[in-house]
Amino acid sequence: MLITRASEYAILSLILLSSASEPMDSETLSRELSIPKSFLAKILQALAKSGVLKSYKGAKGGFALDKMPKDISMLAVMSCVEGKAPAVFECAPAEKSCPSEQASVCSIWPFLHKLQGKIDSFLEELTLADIVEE
Amino acid sequence: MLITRASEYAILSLILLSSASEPMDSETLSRELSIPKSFLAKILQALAKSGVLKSYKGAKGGFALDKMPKDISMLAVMSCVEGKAPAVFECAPAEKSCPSEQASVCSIWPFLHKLQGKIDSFLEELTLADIVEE
DNA sequence: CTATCAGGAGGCTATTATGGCTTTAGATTC
DNA sequence: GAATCTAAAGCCATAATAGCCTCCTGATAG
Repeated sequence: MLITRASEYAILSLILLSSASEPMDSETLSRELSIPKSFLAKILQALAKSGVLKSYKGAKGGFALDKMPKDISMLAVMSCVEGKAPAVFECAPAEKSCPSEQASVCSIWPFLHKLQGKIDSFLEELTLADIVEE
Repeated sequence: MLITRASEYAILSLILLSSASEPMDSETLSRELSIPKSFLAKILQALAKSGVLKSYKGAKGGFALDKMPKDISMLAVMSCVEGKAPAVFECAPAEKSCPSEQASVCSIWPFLHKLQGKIDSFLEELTLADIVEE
């Protein structure tokens, strides 16, 4: 799994941004959410890089959603903020990535992969719209 | 959220233990799963304390499931291993626990709580049986 | 009873996550 | 163009996690 505070902060920001009509700067976001600004800035940058947010420099700049809430899945948010998709275990997503040569690890791989699939579809289907819309 | 390696290791161990007919010692488990033994021991101890596993000391001792796989939810596993239930944000589970006095944080609390509920039910319904049984 | 096996508990170190700070670059306003 | 605003990007410090090692305690086998 390996889900950290970065994902928490990302979700909080997205909820707040989804109801904003114009870009919010990181200063405002960090104050409103009581989140450390310098850390939040990096998270917002990651979200912008992956296309979830759009960033605007200069006066009246800030961050705004660049997709519809229904097109922003929790899986995508976590993937870009954490740097990789949340994995139950490193070898769970793809058989080839299993780093172990031990037979017993590979014997449980099908179960891990099954679990990973269930979590992935849940996080994929869970979008920002499910949270902020009625 | 804040899910760490401890949960990963717990799940791996439970999958392996669910197909074992007798207790497995932490030495064996760590070798089979390529997981550091000393860290794994603490995780297994936590699972034993919460009643998911039962521990047996002495020769032929080790750890074994103390519940049916269908009665072991991922939420319970994570809760006991992480020390607390996985929370989207500290104030998400209960309104009273919201540490902030800022109005805007409380304005998004309903959304956080909604998200938390969706995640909780998913993890509650997802049991070891869903992973290891057909 | 004794030797051995395995869990329980604690301290210590390395790695990673978190957060702070400064500089640079791009955009806006006047 | 100058001043100002804000994101982008880097480096550094601290805090939390992951992992290692040792000793202690309880249980079993002989």
